[in-house]
Amino acid sequence: MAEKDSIRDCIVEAAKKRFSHFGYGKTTMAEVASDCAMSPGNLYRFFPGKLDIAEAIATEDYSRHLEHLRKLAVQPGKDARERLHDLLFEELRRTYHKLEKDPRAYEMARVISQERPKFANWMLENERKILVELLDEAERRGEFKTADKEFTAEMVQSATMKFRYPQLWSKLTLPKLERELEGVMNLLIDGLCPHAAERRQAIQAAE
Amino acid sequence: MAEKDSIRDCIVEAAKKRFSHFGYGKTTMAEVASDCAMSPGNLYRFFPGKLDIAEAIATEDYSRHLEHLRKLAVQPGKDARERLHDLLFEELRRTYHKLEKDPRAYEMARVISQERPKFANWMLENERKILVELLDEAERRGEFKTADKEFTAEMVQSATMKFRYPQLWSKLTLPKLERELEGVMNLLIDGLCPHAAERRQAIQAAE
DNA sequence: AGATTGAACGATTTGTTGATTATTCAGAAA
DNA sequence: TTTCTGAATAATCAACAAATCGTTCAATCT
Repeated sequence: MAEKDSIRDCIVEAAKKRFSHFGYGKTTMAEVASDCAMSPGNLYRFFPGKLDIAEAIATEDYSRHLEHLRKLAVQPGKDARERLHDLLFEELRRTYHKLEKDPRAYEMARVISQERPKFANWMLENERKILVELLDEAERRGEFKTADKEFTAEMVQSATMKFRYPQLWSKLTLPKLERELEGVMNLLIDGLCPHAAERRQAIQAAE
Repeated sequence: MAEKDSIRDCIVEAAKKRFSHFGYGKTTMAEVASDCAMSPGNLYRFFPGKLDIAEAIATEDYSRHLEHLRKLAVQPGKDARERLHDLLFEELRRTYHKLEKDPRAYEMARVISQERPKFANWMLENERKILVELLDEAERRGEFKTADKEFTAEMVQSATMKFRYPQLWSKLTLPKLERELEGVMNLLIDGLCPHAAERRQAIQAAE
């Protein structure tokens, strides 16, 4: 079985190289197979299809990212607002960076979420769990107060949806997107209610 | 000049019928021209191109919608929360309805915002103006309090972006979308801050 | 003159063909 | 038996041709 795993790894590694070099579309199964010194047909004993290889790669990469997010969500020295800020900004920056600097990775992400909506959904769920952790901790410290944290996390994701879909960015620069995310976040935290605004002003005056 | 206008109207009417019957793509300029008993070439004395006819139709229709929205935004008997609710829900329902019941109109809207980003932008601006009116009136009554209303309106639009793009709905039903919009709206109004939540509870207890 | 036409032009779309490629599976190799 | 191969298959893609359609404009009409 260890043998099987190492062959699997070989396939993933070869595909990773090819995908990031030539792109998902321009990589053929025959090429990946020959990189691992096997026939194309044999690949299918290890993966159901080409897309599943891409998914394995994406999952691995995304898991690392998720760990990073989790750390941001529970930073000890920062208050809930700052932690939420770090979390949301990190996601925006990652997406923007992939789009700008790594078109191959972006192509892969696009194909996967197109063909496998379940995968995109799984990512959202994972991030929602982290948001719930953040909200839990924030309530414990008396910073935020929400009735249903699972639902609230869903609403935060809904309200920041725009920052996850480059198609909606219409050539906005990263600084502009960041300013906008900052604004939405402040609205989500403080709301439109007067006392929140007063509190915000009091804090700013104190600084 | 009155003559010119009536010819223009004839073109718009003919195109409106054809577009809503067969769709924008399946309607030819020659057909519209023959409906108005003129040659295709003559159309171009009244409109720069096919897309401009569609834009004229969309503008007319959208202006009516905008008037409706404006009324909702300033309803005398309702508080700011209710008026914002009515405004956002009306837009969601209109979009959903177009998508479900009127694929021709949806096709037209899609083509226009694709080919004429300026037009989509103009619509957003108009709705933003209405939002600003709403925020102004709300501040006057001491309901909401925001520093920069233009910016706040932009942020409200940003946070409710998801409900404007059916591509992001992934087969969600209207009731589910409405529940989600309701949640986002509550978050925007009350925020995550504790006093807002307390106030909400106090109000609910009083009812 | 100004208004209108409709043939001509070029861009876009549609349809078709051939090649490429993902996937399968009967059989060979281990 | 289990593991693997590679030719066969079917789906997808690319390239090209044909047709369609938006748009223009020289010629015609009023």
